[in-house]
Amino acid sequence: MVVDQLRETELDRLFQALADSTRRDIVRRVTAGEYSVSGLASLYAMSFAAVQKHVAVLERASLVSKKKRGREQIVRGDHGGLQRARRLLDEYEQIWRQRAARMAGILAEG
Amino acid sequence: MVVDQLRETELDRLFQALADSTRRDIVRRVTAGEYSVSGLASLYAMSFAAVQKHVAVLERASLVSKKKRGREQIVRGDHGGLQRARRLLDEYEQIWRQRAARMAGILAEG
DNA sequence: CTGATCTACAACCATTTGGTTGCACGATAA
DNA sequence: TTATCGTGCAACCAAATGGTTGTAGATCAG
Repeated sequence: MVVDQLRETELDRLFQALADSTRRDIVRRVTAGEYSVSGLASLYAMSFAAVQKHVAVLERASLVSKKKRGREQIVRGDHGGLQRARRLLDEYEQIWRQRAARMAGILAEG
Repeated sequence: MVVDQLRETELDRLFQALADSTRRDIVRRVTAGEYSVSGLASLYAMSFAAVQKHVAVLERASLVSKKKRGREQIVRGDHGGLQRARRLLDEYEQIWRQRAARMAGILAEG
């Protein structure tokens, strides 16, 4: 059926990116304020390269964006990815409510 | 720091479960109606065992629950998982708004 | 009872993921 | 200029993921 290939792989990346507690923590932090990549790296018990990879994953998912400042890269939260994720869950919620309404209707008729 | 280990691994499972288009499709379908595992399996170009594994992943994430009916297992949507995922994204949204408000405040002062 | 159907699970395989170390390069500080 | 810092990337490794086939236990139909 190939529903909407682009959107689907985009959602794959989005939820995949959110499926790691270190990455969720990074999202939380850079949404509230600004951090350089090495600033983030200093927060976690893993190598700089590992954190840099996490940031790259978040960037591909549009959950985060980077901006050069001198020799640093400043990481900031990107609202776009979060909104798309929320929109999908809202859609599911909608389907759920429609089902509940349908059930209520059947009960009222019967 | 071990913030909240249980909740974190629970969220790992949740978003991991949503990070696959077949599983998102299953969630959509079983939220709207009822399907047996083999009923679901007939919809996709993969083996029964693969679909059964997908359902198991969704079940571990509390996005879906099963109920025996005769020799079939009926799969239904579980609202709990969806709600937890939405709640986290709402939380991020909240942080985002607080940041926006803080920035506005600074601008007003300055 | 016998055969077909629905489910679950184990074993296996290729690919991806999450981590590591090491190296190269541009920007900064001394 | 030279040394240091921040970053990105490649190569590597162990574990997890997403698929397969095969087997076995329940339940239903004839």
